[in-house]
Amino acid sequence: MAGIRDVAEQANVSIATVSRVLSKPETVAEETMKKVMKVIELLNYQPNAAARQLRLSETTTILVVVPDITNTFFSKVLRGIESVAIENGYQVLLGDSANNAERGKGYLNILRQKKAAGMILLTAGIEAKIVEKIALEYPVVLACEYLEGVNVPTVSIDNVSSARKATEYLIHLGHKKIGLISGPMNSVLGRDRLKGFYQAMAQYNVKVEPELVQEGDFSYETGFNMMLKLLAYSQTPTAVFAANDEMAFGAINAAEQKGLSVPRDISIIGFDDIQFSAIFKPALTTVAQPAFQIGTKAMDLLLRLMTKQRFSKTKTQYILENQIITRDSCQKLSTISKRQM
Amino acid sequence: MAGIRDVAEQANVSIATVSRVLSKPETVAEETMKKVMKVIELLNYQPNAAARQLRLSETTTILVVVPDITNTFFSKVLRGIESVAIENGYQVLLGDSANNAERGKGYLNILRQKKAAGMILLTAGIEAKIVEKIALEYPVVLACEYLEGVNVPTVSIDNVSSARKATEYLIHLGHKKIGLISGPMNSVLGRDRLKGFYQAMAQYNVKVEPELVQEGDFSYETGFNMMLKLLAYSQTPTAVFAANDEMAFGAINAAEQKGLSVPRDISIIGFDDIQFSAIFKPALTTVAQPAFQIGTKAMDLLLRLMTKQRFSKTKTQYILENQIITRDSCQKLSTISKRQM
DNA sequence: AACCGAAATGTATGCGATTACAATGCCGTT
DNA sequence: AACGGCATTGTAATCGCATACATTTCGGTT
Repeated sequence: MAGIRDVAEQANVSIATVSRVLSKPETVAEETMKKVMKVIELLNYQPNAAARQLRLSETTTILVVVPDITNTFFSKVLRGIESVAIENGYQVLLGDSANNAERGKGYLNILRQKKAAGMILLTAGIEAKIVEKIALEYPVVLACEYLEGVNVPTVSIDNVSSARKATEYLIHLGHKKIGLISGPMNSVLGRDRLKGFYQAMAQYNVKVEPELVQEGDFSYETGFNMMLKLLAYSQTPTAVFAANDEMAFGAINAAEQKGLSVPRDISIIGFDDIQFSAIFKPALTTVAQPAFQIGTKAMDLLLRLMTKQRFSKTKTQYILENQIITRDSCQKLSTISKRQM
Repeated sequence: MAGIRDVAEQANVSIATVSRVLSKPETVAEETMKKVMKVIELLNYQPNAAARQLRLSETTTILVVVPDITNTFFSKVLRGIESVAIENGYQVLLGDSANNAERGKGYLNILRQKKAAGMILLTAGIEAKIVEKIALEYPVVLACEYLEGVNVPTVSIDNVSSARKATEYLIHLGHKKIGLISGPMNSVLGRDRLKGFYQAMAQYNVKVEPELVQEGDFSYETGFNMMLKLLAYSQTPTAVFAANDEMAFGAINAAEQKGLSVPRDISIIGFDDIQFSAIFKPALTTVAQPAFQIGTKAMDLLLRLMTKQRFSKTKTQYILENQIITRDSCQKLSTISKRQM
């Protein structure tokens, strides 16, 4: 309620002095300083953000667009983002695109309205072209999803090589009949992990059975259903790579419902290492994404971008390392299972 | 980049007319309207939020302070909030207090700076007195946690009666040796659920063994450890009420590690019904909180508050209904177990 | 004593929008 | 032809703050 004018009056100085006390303390006399500070505290004065922003044409808010805040992977990234944002005096405006592209686009106006100084996209629901255009005008960084051919600063893991690693792991365990429950093909994430799967299979000369590759949408339900599908084929797999953990849970529960034991009868590996993966039984072997670090790194990048005048000129791609977390859902191909081949 | 002035020039009208096209279309001639609209689209013009806010002294941003965005319960509430916020043209500024009271207080300045028009608190990390004071000046609603004696609009479930229901459920199944893994005693949530537990036990004349009541902190780890503690006593419980689902998972895993089978040897009931409760094995019997609705209701309340001039004058408490979701982690006290008594 | 320069403070402008009020133009009516 | 009134548009003030520039003050130098 109290404005700078009130403070000025009560302290018997001009508003300029009050302003200086807050932003350039070294230019005001010590005595005046004290006097003004006292009044500021007394009135609980906080400079009006809108006025300040209008005058300086800069805001300390950034926008983060998330596909699904309910997913712990994203919320961890978000936490990473927020943690360095706060440290640097920024607030984060949340945009849950709810996997809805239209709604995602709407958030772009936030930038145009100057309600946010920059944006971090955790979603790829927005078309590459649009993102690229926006990135020319405003500081934008992509996290989690790498958009091919888009010249926008990105921090992510290498989904292709990670998926390759996961598949290799299964191959090294002796599996030959390996199934894949992929992510949706309209997402880069889904396609990249598929690609990695094929690469590994090709590299080790393991034949890919087309029926053993099923497309899911990253949800528990599709994991469950696709696993049922896989098990319906005559040549059932001895191992399955699920493109994220939630689908892996679905797959495991489906297998057990069909009377199979994981990992004795069938090995299953996931992707993400969400919080629940260690709690689940069997504890899920999975590829761990460094979610929190993705967040902090992304925010670091954005901060750097925001202090420059030209954005996305420098091609910056940060690829974070990830690793396989070995737990209980995979094991060497047993002789018994081998018989089934 | 483009301002109202640019639009005005290109369209050959005054800035007042441009402004009117956007806010009072009925007062401008149809022809002018079209002309201006064309330029607006051409330039991709969006009114500067700061300028608008300064002039009108109203913003379409609200602040939500969450104790832990990583917890799916809170993120669901948040989603509920965001969903009705967006519908009404509001954006949500996220504050993750990370269970840190100091950081929580910092968010109050956001209100003073007029960066947000109102606030929803999902956390109770801030002292009741401070909350009450803030609520006098700004629209504030409390969600999830009911602060006793605080005259601030609140939407929540009745934690006491819900905990009573959960305990009753165990009693009706024939259990007599019932353990409790409570939430932290410095939170209302924790205390209320404890209270409900005692009420039910008293009502049915079941004796509460003091060693069978252990305090956790809502984390998986404490659930696990406290369960180990419970099982270390000579009189082990045949049923345990864990004050939230994560602790219930810990409790189940601890019990199984000790060679017990859930629910055959011991029944366990949780609280919250988070996403994984249905996926976990055994599927968790739990008290479901209508998280999404808590969010939508809270935002509804806040919207109403924001359009009024006096806040928290009317004592509004919304208590949402919750219900026990019966799944596989509880069963009737078997004769075998009874022998142990 | 006169003057200079540095330090401290004040005055006044503008950021980009909204809107009260003024001005303009056009119409029909007398 | 003059005028009143309505519809439309323009002019200018304003929101709260930051800051360039002007002004004042004061100590030191000659």
